[in-house]
Amino acid sequence: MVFNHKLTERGVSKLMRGEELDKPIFQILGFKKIAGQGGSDRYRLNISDGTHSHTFAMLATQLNHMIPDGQLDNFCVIRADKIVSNAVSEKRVLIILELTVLATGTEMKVKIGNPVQFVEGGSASQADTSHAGSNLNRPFRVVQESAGHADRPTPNPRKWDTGFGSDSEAVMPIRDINPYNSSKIGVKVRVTNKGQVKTWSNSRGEGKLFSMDLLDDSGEIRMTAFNQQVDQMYELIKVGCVYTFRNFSVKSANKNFSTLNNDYELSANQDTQFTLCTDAEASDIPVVSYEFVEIANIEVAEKDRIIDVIGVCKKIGDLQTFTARTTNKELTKRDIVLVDKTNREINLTLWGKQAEDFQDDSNPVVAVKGAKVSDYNGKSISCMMSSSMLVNPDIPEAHVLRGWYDNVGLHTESHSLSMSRAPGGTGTPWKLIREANTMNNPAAQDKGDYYMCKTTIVAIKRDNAMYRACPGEKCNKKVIDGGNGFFRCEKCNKESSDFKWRAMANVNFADCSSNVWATCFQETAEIVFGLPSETLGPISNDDPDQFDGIIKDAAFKSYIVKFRCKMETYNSENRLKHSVLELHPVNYAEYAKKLLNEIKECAPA
DNA sequence: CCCCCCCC
Repeated sequence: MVFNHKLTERGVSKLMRGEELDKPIFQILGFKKIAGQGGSDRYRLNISDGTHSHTFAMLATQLNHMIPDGQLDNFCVIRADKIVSNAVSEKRVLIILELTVLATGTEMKVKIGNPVQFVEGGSASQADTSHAGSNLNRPFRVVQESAGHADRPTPNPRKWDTGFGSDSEAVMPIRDINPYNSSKIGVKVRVTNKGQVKTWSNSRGEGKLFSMDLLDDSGEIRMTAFNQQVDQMYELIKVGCVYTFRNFSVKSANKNFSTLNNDYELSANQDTQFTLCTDAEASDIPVVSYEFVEIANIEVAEKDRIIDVIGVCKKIGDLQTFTARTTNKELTKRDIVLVDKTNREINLTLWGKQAEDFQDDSNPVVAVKGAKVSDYNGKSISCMMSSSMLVNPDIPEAHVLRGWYDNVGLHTESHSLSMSRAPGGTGTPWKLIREANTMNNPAAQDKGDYYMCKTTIVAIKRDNAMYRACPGEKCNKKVIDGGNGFFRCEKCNKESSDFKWRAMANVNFADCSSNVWATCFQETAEIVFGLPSETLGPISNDDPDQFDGIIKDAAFKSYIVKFRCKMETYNSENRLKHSVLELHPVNYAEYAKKLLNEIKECAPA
């Protein structure tokens, strides 16, 4: 169909300047319903004169019916028979009181000309920010599917929400983001995860950054902000809220490090704008997207795969702190055991603050997005910095699991993928000393064999059990007594009149199969002796009889011990060396339960 | 522009 209505030339700019026009003709490029007080909704129109478009026109309420009636639709051409124009707090508002439809949108089918958004004395972005906080800042939607335009070509049902045709209002689905199309179009997304602010320093410079995960119903993508943008954004961005982001950079994601399913990632820059959406505006953005892997299927998941898991937390392990051997960093972790309807359990390791904070022993449902599969001792999973965990999330899977566990799972034996026979499910296998202490124990040759054992102390070497150590914060090296009141640490290359007492006891442990000499360092030795090193040290030095008494008292006590057994070469001779990593008093109820389970496994069905 | 994601 050929168009035969001429739009009023420069009508938009004339009206914006306050000029009066007699029955101007415009094309409507979209409208938005604005919730008014007391149920009196208003419609805001995007009108075009073919050169400019603007969203300042309101439909008088008595004409509202024309929209649901279908008389006013997208691309229709109208004659505004009666209009009033007002300047309201520096913004011009046009109200259309009477109009005549000259051509329906169905007849028109297309936009006339190539109108650009009219901007009053400034850039589009200025116009944007000046609206902040008002309804005018809301994204616009082309009334498309709802207005009966089935005949109009809609190449993609996920078509960008180009609103009134104004680029400054447009958002696109995450799935469509790529480096070539994303300079102007924004995204409307929920922040599902926000990382800590991290600092870096390397040969290329230093700075700080944080990353967040963004989600809409088409996909997910990571955005990272650096330096100045960290200061501008970090506090304002709240996890769970929906924002529109505009003017960001798009680059390829490094697949080695990205855990989200997207080939690209976003960087905030100095032009980046973000606006918090209202609850109503946010309602079409999903809260979180999971692709849960059933626990039974983790058994065949390859190491290092990133997966989403949901399960009932059946057990909570103790909080553990240790120093990472490679980085010397002090780490805190907690293992918890998850179970799901497959009757399989798996150990999940939480780190840092998340480990400290997790104390819910009411068997909550735990959903983890982005956990990493480990193949240590069977299979286990571990949270990473980029993982997000929700406890008792309000999602259907969680409710289903809750019902299953309370009615079935609670009373059902489940099988662990993590070889968890240790109390607290730490994943370390139980062994007899004889099993571990053999010269052809392959694990001991390699990276060391770790095992749990209930043992009894049968002897402790009294000599060199206590030593004077370097007083340095991180240094525990034995100091050399200069005989002059000064003690020298060769590691720190320092002399000091000061030292600290530390324990390094050689202890003989026995179980039903064998016995073995193992070294107890500071913390475990203090448990063995039952006294702190600063008390033991002077006693060992000044009062041998009292120290002998302490040793006697320490013998013939039983503990649950975690050993490391490792092949070492000493004087070109191989020997198995045992160290004590943990030493716990025996919890007999727990231990009896473990034995009972072992008996059950041996018994014929 | 980061890229570390840990331990046993």
